[in-house]
Amino acid sequence: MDSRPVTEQRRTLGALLRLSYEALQREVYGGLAARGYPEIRPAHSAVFRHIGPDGSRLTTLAERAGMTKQSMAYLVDGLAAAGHLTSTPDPADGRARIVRLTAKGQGVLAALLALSAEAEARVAGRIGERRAGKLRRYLEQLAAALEAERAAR
Amino acid sequence: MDSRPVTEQRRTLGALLRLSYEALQREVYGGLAARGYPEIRPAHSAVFRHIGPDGSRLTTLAERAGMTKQSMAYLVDGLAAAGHLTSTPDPADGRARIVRLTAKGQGVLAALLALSAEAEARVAGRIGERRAGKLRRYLEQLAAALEAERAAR
DNA sequence: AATAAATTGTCAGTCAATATGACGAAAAGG
DNA sequence: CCTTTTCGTCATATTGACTGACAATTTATT
Repeated sequence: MDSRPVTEQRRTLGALLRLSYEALQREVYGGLAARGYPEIRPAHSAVFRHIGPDGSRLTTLAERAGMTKQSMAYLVDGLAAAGHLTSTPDPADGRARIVRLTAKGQGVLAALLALSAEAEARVAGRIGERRAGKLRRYLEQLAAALEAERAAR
Repeated sequence: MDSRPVTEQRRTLGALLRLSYEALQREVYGGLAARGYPEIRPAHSAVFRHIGPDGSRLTTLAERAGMTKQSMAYLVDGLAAAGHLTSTPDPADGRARIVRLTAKGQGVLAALLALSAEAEARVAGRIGERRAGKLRRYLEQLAAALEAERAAR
């Protein structure tokens, strides 16, 4: 009935990146749910990716994640309520609090890294070890170039 | 002060895909704004990517985009209000309406495709023509494998 | 030391982009 | 005809982001 869309022939690079990204994401967060962490959502990775081993300030987390402190506070609140983080006053600065992973939170971080590695291995299974390795390398180079551009500005 | 995050050493493939995707997205939608379409947001691409040359039904669009018809209606309403789409009753089906691109909307679609091509060319400029070509090819193969898996299920 | 400026986190409110559930109107299948 | 399905809409909720304003506190400047 409905004619096919005009954009059928050749997908944009952006569309391909999005497709792959979303597939990996589904695998990782599905796996996390299967391992007993159904409450962890993709947005939470902004916290896990940026928190330091001895804890970090909210402001630091927000800066690293490239978002406002209010948005980061929203994510931290959720994770703290679920027992993945604690937020304690900084003894050296009366304004600040230090956000730390609990043992549970460290479990999530470990699972997150393991599942990401598994997902990457499945990519290798799909297109071949060699190509998957190159895919990663090219993306790393692209990321480095993008970061260099940003730094130069 | 704040120690570096644990995840510094090696980025996950997902993180690399996200980084690249978001960079391309910024380029494309920034370019769209610069060309006089600041109201077009990334979510709208779900409409432009899936609409047929002779128009499509809301339900068809939602199906193709993999979202609910309510969500698609939200996007279509916004684009229609901005003059990029029209929604006319289907003469052959009293329940349905047919969503069509206006001339303005076709301009957006053309700009979207052109800007995506430009963004891909800039990727080639960053990591080299040859690598960019391979990057695309591997992503296409990955996408094909993912779609085959989905179809097999 | 006193004051001015900057930083930290929170409160309040908004918006974008998804989702569910319920439903009337219309079409399709018997 | 009647029943079932499909199409789009209404109402409502959730998630994840944003801006602006602010009190408490620390840091910098006179």
